[in-house]
Amino acid sequence: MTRRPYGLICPISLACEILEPRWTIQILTELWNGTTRFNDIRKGVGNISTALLSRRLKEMEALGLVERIEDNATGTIDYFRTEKAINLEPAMNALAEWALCNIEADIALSGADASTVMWVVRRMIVFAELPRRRAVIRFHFRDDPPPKYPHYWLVVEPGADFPEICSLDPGRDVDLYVETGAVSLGAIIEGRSSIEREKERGRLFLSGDPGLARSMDRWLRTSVYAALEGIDQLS
Amino acid sequence: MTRRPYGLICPISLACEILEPRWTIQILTELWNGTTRFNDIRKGVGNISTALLSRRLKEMEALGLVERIEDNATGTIDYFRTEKAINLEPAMNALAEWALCNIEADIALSGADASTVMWVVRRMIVFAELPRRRAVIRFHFRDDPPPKYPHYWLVVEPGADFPEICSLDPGRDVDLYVETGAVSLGAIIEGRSSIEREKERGRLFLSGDPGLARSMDRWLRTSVYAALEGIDQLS
DNA sequence: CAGTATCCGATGCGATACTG
DNA sequence: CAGTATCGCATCGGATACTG
Repeated sequence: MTRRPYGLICPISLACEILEPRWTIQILTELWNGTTRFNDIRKGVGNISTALLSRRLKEMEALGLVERIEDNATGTIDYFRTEKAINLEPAMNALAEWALCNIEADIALSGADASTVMWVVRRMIVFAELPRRRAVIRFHFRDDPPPKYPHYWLVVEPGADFPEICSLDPGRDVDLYVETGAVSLGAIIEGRSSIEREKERGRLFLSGDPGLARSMDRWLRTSVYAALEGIDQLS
Repeated sequence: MTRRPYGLICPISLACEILEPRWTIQILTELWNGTTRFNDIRKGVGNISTALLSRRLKEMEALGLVERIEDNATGTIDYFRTEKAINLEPAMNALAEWALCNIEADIALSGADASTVMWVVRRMIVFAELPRRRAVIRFHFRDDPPPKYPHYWLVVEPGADFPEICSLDPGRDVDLYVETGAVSLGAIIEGRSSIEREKERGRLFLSGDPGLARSMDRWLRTSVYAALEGIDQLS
């Protein structure tokens, strides 16, 4: 980054200089979520190019935000936030709270599409709340325009320690059908709406296994910010 | 801004999309300081071009961060933060605190030069703590390399309601001589150091009127964050 | 004072291809 | 898996000149 500095005597501007370059905060958020591997970070922040991610990580390492740890035994490389980056949590929480309470839901979620929502859903699954047996949940996004892949299958296998999500029919019997829109599901996860609310408004339909349907609010976590007062609700 | 959106279901990224465009936060800070006029904002954020400031203000107005109020009587135009922008204060405070406590002072102030420091000094003057009579304080910056204008005169006139600052000799008798460096004075204002401390370390010398020298910690305010614990001190 | 209009340059960034 | 290397463009933004 040979970005021109602001050159002000002001701690906020200093923070801006460090945090403003594109993807910096998203990378930190991803590390915060526990991701440590290059390609996982890449997917997590949404298709940043390898070249740019590589550069950013180096820059962030130079700034003391990120630590790169190479495991000589396995040859793998993990990235972690430094103390300095962890200390950003209060600021990032404040930003999240601001966005949730001050930006209207429809604007906030205007960019939501099926695939990105499902990527978030994947992270929000509470595995322990899903049945021990094999179970298949199919999400159907009825958005306009229709997404490239309108269907997603969430497959729980008894042996696995995490459910699979795929956009191509795995050819299994489906236990629970979820019919919704990307914005509605996104709003539920962000805490701007709720499963109940979206069902009432006719934007979420569950059919199939009644147990799975009833426990959806347990096996699908909502954002940690969902409990905030004053979130701008999706009408 | 046709800036490519992040496209993530994440309130932090949403905040980033709104706040990351260059100068956005600096403009908000300036409005926060009470500045309302176009050219004052311009100077306050440090020579942003008129074209860009104009565009940014429009964008921020469209985003609901800024309100533009035209006084039909006088024809003047004032800008104010909206409620939405005021609600950013906790986040901006958190960022300031982070930068002060986690970024080393020498890096934080590496861009400090005499003219920008004096611009901040101007805002930090507590007029009521200066004598009622005419008084002249001369700042001499002994930086390396020497600044374009190494001297600044702060002139208090009995009638005026605010002191003048100029970089050309007004030709008055000087009451107090302040000899220092841009980094030292910047550090004092940011609360990374103190008048006492810089005097002890030989980076600040006061000579002339003993009363003015003694009261410097009253007529020169320090940042509101100066009281924070754990600020990285300028050794 | 409060901007427009224009121009141009740097570079940030994305896309793709390729490597150990 | 974890990157490098290259390319090319869009756009962001700085400088300057000009206007009501």
